[in-house]
Amino acid sequence: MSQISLTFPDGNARDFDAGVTPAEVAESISKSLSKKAISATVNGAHWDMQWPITSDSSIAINTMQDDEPALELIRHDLAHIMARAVQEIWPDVKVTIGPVRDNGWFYDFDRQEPFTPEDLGAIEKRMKEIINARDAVRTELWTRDQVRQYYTDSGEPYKVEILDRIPEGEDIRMYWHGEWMDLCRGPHLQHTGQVPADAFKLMNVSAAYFLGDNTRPMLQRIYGVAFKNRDDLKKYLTFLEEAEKRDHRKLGREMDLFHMQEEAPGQVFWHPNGWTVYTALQDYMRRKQRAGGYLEINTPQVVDRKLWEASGHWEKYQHHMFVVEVDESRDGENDDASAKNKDHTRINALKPMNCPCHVQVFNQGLKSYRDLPLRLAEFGSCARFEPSGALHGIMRVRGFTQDDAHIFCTEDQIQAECARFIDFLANVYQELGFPEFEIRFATRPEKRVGSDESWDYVEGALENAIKAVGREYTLEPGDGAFYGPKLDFYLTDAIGRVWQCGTFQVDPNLPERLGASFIGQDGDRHRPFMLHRACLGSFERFIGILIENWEGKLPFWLAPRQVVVASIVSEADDYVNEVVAELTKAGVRAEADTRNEKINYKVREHSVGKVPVILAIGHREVEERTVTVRRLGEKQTSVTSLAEIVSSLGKDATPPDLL
RNA sequence: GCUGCUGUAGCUCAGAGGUAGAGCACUCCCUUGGUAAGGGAGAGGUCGAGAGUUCAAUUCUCUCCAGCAGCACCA
Repeated sequence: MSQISLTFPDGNARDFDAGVTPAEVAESISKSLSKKAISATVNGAHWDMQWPITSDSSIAINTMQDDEPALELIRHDLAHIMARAVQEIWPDVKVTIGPVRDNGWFYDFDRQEPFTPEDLGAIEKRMKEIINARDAVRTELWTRDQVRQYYTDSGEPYKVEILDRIPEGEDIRMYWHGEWMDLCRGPHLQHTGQVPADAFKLMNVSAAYFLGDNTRPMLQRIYGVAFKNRDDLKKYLTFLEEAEKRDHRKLGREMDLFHMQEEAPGQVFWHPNGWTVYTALQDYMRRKQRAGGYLEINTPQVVDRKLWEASGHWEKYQHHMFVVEVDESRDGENDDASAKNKDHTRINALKPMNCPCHVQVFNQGLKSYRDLPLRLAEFGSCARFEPSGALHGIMRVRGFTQDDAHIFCTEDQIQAECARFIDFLANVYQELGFPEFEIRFATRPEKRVGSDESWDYVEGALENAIKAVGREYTLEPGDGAFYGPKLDFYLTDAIGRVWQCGTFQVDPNLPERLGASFIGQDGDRHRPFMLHRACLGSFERFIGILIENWEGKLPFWLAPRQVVVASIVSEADDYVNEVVAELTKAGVRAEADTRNEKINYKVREHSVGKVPVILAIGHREVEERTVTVRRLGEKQTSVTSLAEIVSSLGKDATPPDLL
């Protein structure tokens, strides 16, 4: 038998018989290592302890100390153990796939009856039994026919289909423990007992299409989470609770920011508090954009279908538009608005986006190259008929307002405009409390228009722009639009969740379709490029993110109710009103609370309402013309003179761009 | 849109085939109290909408609407 040389992480090499398995290698090193080992890394590939190594290789034996392989294996093995448990309890359930995901795994089953929470408990119990049985995990390469026979005999049509999707020439491997087999490329642990029995939890069951395809049957997906130990699991469950506490729908109600109701699904009724946040944010963005060289415009809501046909949106997206049919022959007096005189009906759509309207503004008058780059911004209210199942609080809605802008420019201005936008966005995110964000660069897709040379140029311009402002990006090859590449901006919130908000997209297509042009230096007409860009995305969604990020405790300048001045005794009422008046004069949103309630009660109520500052006024303060300051989240209070607090809160109330 | 679940007072939720209950919030009264709920009284509901079964439906059945979780979708 031929010999191969295996090189260990410490640089030492040893010879073994070809076909040696990591299990044998580990055994040759020490008994304890072979017991602890969970997998190997062979030439950088994650390698099962049972797989033979046939050529000279580098090798590292992994144990539970190695986070990445450990978590991968724990979760993947749990997927198998769960599927086995399910089939042991309900033998007629059909299995499909069960990949590792985020903090755990899921497995999709086909079963007539829905799984109940009690079922999950039973499955979990059976899983623990399987783990405690310490069943050896075995694997073998099978032929395609063997596997097909096996799954045909056992009545597993989904598995047969999955088998058929494995490309010709690839190894087909079966894994099993106990009586239970699964088609799987591995690797897996050495035995089921290597899975920590107290560090996983079945979370919920929901529906998912087979292979993610909405024309295929709906399956039941059971989600589980798993970690290396019980503490990590606990930490994760605490994180979930934390996220739940921040839910903007809950906080929106508690802080009286907005509500939604049946008659207007997916649309927001902003209350005074919420609208204060909204307008503060919008005023801020308006100033930033003005300073950033944008010209603000406003365009119509109800636009004839003709424009959407011209832009190409009607063809592709009409089912996602709110269509408004109007009988224009109505006399305007005793008409029935729903009556349709087909000969005089005009079909409009509520605008789902602003771009075509912006091109209309650009198209007015003759544009010169001297006008470029022309940056047209709009807080554009859009309506999209989102599928009912997509709606989510104010995060995903049917009526929303984008902080939209379109930059009309020449090809050689793209890079500078892109760099300029990244800086703009970075500054805004910073000021709004999101110092960290990630850029994802989506490049040319398979199906596209335009020459390779122009794609080369435009992609190069974006890449250079990112470099010019000293930032990194991750590449998403093939994810661009059919007409141009784009950048998506993902910010990270206070508990580490990432949200896509900003976008920057290069579009030579729409100017073409809608006939935009400018007169160049050469006196000829040229096509401008159009750069779509948004920083917040939509105000609705961004405010949702702000609420969740700050757990409702918005920065002072954004807080809807900034200060409550609370009386302790009613003799203080006049002075309370005076303090409120002074604060109001200084630009602070202050209100008086002179209700006949104890100070404890008022403090509690306004704390729950996330008011950042409570000023308490009793006899002492009236006498000394001071206030007692209590900041949200602090138990400590401090006494300050009226003049001082007015000036310091006045400063706090100033938006970051005006400091 | 799909699968499952849910819909009872402003909010959070209990309840039962014979037309409803709690806590908080609200209104009024007492209380002027020094930093996260002072006491008392009162008012408040076509039980998501429609249809069916029944002597009787908010309760059971069906349809619709909306919400929640996930999937699919997100120009």
